[in-house]
Amino acid sequence: MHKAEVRDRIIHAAIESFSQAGFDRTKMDDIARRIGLSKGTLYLYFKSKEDLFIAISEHYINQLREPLDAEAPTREDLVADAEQFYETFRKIGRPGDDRVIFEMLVESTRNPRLKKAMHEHRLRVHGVIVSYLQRQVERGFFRSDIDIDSLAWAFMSAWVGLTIYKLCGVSEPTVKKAWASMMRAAYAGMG
Amino acid sequence: MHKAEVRDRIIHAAIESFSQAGFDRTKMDDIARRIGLSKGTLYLYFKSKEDLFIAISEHYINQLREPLDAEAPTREDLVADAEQFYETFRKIGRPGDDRVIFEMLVESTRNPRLKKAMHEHRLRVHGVIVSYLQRQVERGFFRSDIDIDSLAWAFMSAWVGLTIYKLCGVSEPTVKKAWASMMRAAYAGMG
Amino acid sequence: MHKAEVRDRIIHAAIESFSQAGFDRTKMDDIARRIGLSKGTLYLYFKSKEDLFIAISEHYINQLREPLDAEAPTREDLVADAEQFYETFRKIGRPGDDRVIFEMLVESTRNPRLKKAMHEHRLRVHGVIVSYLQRQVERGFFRSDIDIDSLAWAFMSAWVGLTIYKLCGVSEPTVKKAWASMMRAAYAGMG
Amino acid sequence: MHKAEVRDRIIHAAIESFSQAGFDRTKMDDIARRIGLSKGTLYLYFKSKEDLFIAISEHYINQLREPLDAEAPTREDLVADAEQFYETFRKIGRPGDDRVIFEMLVESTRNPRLKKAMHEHRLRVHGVIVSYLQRQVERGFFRSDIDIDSLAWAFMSAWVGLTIYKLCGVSEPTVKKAWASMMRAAYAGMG
DNA sequence: CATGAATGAGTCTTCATTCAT
DNA sequence: AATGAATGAAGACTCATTCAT
Repeated sequence: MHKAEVRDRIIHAAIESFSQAGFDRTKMDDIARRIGLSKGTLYLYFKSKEDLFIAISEHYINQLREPLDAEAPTREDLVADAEQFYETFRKIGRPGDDRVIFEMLVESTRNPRLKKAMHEHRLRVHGVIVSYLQRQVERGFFRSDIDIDSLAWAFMSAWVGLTIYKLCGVSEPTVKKAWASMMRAAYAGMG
Repeated sequence: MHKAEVRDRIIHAAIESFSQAGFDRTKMDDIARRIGLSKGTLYLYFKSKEDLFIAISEHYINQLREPLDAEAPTREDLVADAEQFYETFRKIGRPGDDRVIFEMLVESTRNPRLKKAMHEHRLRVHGVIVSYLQRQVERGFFRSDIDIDSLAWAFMSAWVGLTIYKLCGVSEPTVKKAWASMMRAAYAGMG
Repeated sequence: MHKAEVRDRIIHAAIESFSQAGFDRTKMDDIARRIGLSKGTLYLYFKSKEDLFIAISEHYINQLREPLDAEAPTREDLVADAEQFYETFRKIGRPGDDRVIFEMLVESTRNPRLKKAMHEHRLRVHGVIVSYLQRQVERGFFRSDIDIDSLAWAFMSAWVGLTIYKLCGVSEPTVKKAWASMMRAAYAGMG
Repeated sequence: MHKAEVRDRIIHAAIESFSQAGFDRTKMDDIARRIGLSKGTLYLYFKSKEDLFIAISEHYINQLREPLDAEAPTREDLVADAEQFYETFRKIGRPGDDRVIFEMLVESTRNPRLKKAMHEHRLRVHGVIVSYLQRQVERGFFRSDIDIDSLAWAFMSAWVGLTIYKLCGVSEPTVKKAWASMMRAAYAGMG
């Protein structure tokens, strides 16, 4: 079990490094020193820098979060929920997570292995949102002629975009309000 | 004039390289070879690799595109316009542009000079969208109680998110339909 | 006794490794894994990788093989014996031995300790061959004006050369026939 | 042409290094410093350490030396020639050459590309010796029932063996006399 | 005795940058 | 203006060796 613990510490140090410097500018030495280990030790746990990064990515990708399960009792609550959505999401991840996920996004545009994994993850998330919207249609909260599939992609995109904006320095409240307004408008238009 | 032309060719070669490989993995040599110049020559035009990248970024940042100027005659046309928006945008940029802009986004999270420039650009785009929405409110096409500022951010985010999804392999039609659905819903909700 | 047995198993695993990969590319880890021991354990038996190699070398060097003791009854038998020589030698060593001995040869050109040991071994073998040839001269099988000393070196060289050729992919029958032809010609010339 | 000259200097520095330390223990840095260049420069001329080594090997392999062309007027001269053979050979190569060729031999037992090249070279040398012996048979200097093919291999082996013995510290005169005695005996036996 | 986790010096290789021509 | 040879700092990765358990 000790080994698993060290592995874990490496992963967290790596997340920090990758978050701060990005994949290419992160040095194995830097990761090692963050936890008082030597460079060589990292290679006992991960075959290469890329492997370490992929391990982290898979760690995230496998955490499928489903914050959309609860049913809002009324249509108004539904809107309120959607607005809360951002807050909910934000609280789940450790600080810094967004940044690594961004790195994963960047890397995935070049690394086929990562690209595939992230695409599958995206499809799973999409599925969750689709079935959520489906339920609301069935409950009569949304019109039945909406394009659920496309809207799910749109919501996901907006989420990704806002996350990136935040990384680029757009303030948290701005981002949160943007999400809420969008949700309010869209839900109104869908109802 | 000759000098400006060479500079231009370098910039375009660099855009291609940065698009394909990202900033860190782009080699000066690669850029040079694309236009049959020697590595050394690049340094006559740009002080460093970073400088070249910043020059490209500024080149993009200064291209403020305002495709929202035309006034739709009816509310229905407005919605149709918004749906066309994606198509419009897509046609403006050369293929590959998205990718460099993504690189710029990545870099801007670390490079203060770039961060500032991109933030200013973002504010300008935001301003354009805000005044566009404003006009629609004034024309009575949108309700006057909407949070124009936040919605502008939301639209921009959705745009950025979709662009990134496209880079990650989400198909063009999917992305386009997502944008259209979102716009239709939001405009309906705002009306 | 148990200790001697483990030591022996290490030596044999090492011989295999050195044979396959050569001294420099053999990893202590590889040797250890071949016999299900841990790397650390090797160091309880041998101070260093070099020490282990030297131990192996000495193991071989001390095996002075004297297949030249039997007296051929006639001159014709002598020639036949010489032709069989190759076969005889070949059977004595385990397969793979040639390869380690080649490694020893290589190393001995750099490692003084090994160089000395191998030189002494060489002199001993030379001595055996010299006295063998001497006996044949005394029996009147070879002319008395031959340069026994030099011929002994020549035979040894030819042997070494053929062994190396075999390692380099020259076929066993080719090598064997080469030895036989050489011996037949030389013995004829010496008779 | 300047480039070819630098390339040549690198090759010679490399030959020295490989001769002294062997492939694995030769450091690119060491090669570079021998000729006052930087490590990086080597990589402008050779893709990798292995490539540099292969280049050297091919350089040697392509030098097919044919010192057997001259016809001896008498049978006695033939023997004398053969005895001189060693001397002749020795003079052709630069000092140190034997050592690299030995390294090539070692490497060729593992590197398929090198193995093939050296085998082809070996076959060419073999061909030269075979036709030399053939000529002597035709001239009536050697008996026609000798196994020319096998004898050619035997001579080559003896040569290789002596070369290696020399590298291992056997003295030059010893080696030379060994060759002469062997040749005298074999030629006598073949005549 | 045995282990195997940890080490860190050592090496190859890359590539942005410089500069003499 | 252009070249391209040369540089050397930087960084990933390896592996013999050590040592606490």
